[in-house]
Amino acid sequence: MIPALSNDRTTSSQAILGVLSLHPMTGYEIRQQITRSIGNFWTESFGQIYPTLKRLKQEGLVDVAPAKSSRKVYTLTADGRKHLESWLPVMPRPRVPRNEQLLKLFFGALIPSGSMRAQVLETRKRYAADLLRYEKIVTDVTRRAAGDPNLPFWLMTLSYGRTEARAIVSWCDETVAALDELATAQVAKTKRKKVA
Amino acid sequence: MIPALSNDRTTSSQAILGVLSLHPMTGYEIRQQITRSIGNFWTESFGQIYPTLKRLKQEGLVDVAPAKSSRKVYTLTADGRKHLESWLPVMPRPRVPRNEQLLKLFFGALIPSGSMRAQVLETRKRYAADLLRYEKIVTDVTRRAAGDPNLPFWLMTLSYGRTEARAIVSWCDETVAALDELATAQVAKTKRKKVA
DNA sequence: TCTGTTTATATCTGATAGATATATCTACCA
DNA sequence: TGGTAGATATATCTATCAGATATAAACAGA
Repeated sequence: MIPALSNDRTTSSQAILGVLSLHPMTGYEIRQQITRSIGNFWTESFGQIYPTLKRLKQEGLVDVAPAKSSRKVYTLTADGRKHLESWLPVMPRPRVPRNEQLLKLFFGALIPSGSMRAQVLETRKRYAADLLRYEKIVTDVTRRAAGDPNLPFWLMTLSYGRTEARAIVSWCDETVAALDELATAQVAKTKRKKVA
Repeated sequence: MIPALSNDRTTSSQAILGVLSLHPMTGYEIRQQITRSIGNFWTESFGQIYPTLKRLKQEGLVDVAPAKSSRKVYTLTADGRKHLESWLPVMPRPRVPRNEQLLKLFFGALIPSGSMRAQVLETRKRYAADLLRYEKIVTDVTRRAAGDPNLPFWLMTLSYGRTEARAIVSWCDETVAALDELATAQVAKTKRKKVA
């Protein structure tokens, strides 16, 4: 048996080490930080954060310091940083994300085209709003984090969000048009039948 | 307590009912069908399929007929079809998919920019290949499913894949350029320091 | 002092991905 | 005829994960 590269920790633990690389935090703050900074492409729940912190402590990748009342502040250790740095360059294996919208659309012939149309329009609305939100974050973060070596990388992830949102908005427009065309074609067919 | 809309079955079960709407199948064939037809935006493992089929049988949404040897062929019942049709029009709630590539890029300042560059190039390669694959599927399925009322919907999901893949490819190009610029800027800085 | 909100830690359940165990069937070759 | 590799098929196990919930301290305002 060839031993695996021992890079077999959960991605949850890597995300936690990542935000701790910014500065020490409590578990609660880690959750907040993740939601605020990488919440557009990552999520962690308390159900993952607290058990993972316990494990990371055992492995010596983080340190804990009790603070006021029951607060526990977690700090990245040198080992933790080393671990994080060895994980970052590894190409992540591709995963197929589940897209419930597409799943429904795939079976769209089973229901009247109007309700699929409404769904796609709702999706368009959502991504159009995301697009505006991203633009705003770009100006905000560029000002607030000016000079920060992280800034260029944060802007790259924001650019991903904008590019993807723009693409989905244009797909929605195209799809609504296709659904409309389908509906009129069906009406025409019914009419021909009636005439005949 | 307001009773929920009782649309609380797992999305796995909906996906299974969906493929069974095409024609009766065994659990093994359901897996194959899902991989082949909706595998670009959905996955199901045997660990979900077999227990779910058992539950769907209990609920009367599918029927089972023993076939040759140990094969069990599952059929969608009228109730099952009705259930599927009531689920399709419901707008899915948005979920944040985990994107490990972006997670790594977000913390990219911790490592030499070269390894992030390699990763982004690898991603580009993958989506460029996907794009070609989708084009091929479009021509294939248009021929094979000509006249099928499902065809327009299948083409819409394929169009999503193509639009997204094109967007990601162009983001990769932009990001590689940004990483290169960052690298040369850093070299220039180091040189200035040396001179001083 | 009461009351609602925020902060904070922790756990539970059900859903899911991925791996594995087991057996049968089938096509092909020796 | 026998053997075997690969495909077919059912089933289960573990670790992970999302989302909800339990609990309580700190705090701000009425």
